[in-house]
Amino acid sequence: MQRKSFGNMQCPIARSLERVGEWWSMLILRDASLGLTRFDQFQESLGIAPNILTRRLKRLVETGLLERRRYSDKPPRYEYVLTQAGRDFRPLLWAFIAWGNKHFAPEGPSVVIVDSKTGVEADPLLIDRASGRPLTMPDFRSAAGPAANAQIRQRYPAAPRARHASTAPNPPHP
Amino acid sequence: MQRKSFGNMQCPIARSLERVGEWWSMLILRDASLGLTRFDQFQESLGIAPNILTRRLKRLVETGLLERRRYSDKPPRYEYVLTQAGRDFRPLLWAFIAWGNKHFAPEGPSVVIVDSKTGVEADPLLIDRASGRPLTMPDFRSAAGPAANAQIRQRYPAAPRARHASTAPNPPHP
DNA sequence: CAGTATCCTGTCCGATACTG
DNA sequence: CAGTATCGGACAGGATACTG
Repeated sequence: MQRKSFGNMQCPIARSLERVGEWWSMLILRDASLGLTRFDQFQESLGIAPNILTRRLKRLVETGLLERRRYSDKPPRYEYVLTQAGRDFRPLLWAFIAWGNKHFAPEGPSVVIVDSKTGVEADPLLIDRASGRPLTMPDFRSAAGPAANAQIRQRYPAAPRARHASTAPNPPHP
Repeated sequence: MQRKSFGNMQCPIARSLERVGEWWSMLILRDASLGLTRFDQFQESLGIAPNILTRRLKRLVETGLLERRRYSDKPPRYEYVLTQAGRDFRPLLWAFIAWGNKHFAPEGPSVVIVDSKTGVEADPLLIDRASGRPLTMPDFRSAAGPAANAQIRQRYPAAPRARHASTAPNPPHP
């Protein structure tokens, strides 16, 4: 479905899928997050055909998730490193791990997130940074944002007028 | 790539992709999270061809993310509602929204997560439930879990022996 | 080592027509 | 309303051979 704009391309989920929607893309990002940078490293880790790997890497570079960097001159050699956007994708990978472990790993988890120092297993949870509350329904919901077009607005009810929460720093006194 | 086991299918990310890897699947889950349940609702919201919608719904039911439920008898009618696994996918959708907003919405967010009561915009953040610390590198990392096979173990360094953290409740006294 | 070039298969998807 | 049936196009992905 890649090219032909997908449903409503203003949807941030659809836009994200535009970048990482192909099967291998997320697995390449996973490996890049593990520190792999070179063509043959990806190829061996993934067991992917070289032409396909070329295509996926090219796309990930185009969409700004990887950067192609020359690391040798004598024979020109390139490596692929995560951009900021690519690094920011890691929490999503971890959320996938948590979700997969919870529902599709009857034999127990084969990959876990751990504290680097203590080795204690972490339990990923999505919260609101400001209030620290877990992002669960019905406490939170999605809503049309400021840049929403008509189609989005129809799908998502608008956010209620934001009375700023008690956490708001220094509300201007009227 | 759907059927032919993808790379290493013990990887929880690959397993997750097995369920929601097709383009429409996540968008269907998005709509289901917004409360849509019926065939024509999905069709209108997504602008998807009916035969494709049939395929995706069938798959999502097979993989346990949606449940097909009869809601009328006289003409037999079915609706599609999220299972627990499907509901648990919502945080991932929200993480996608946050990621997409941050990197691919130069004109500002068209969809946001808000506090249902106050309308205050939330800022999704993945943390460790027990310690409350943000799941970021290098504080945390992924590691091979107890059920890991050789291939996984090779990709992910094993977790260090877990000296149980200070948060551990009532360590058994030796 | 880091790809490119070809050829091929599968299937995702769109469009359209039809049905109980 | 909730799909099924059929056709065709695009491309992802696999396999393999080849190159600087």
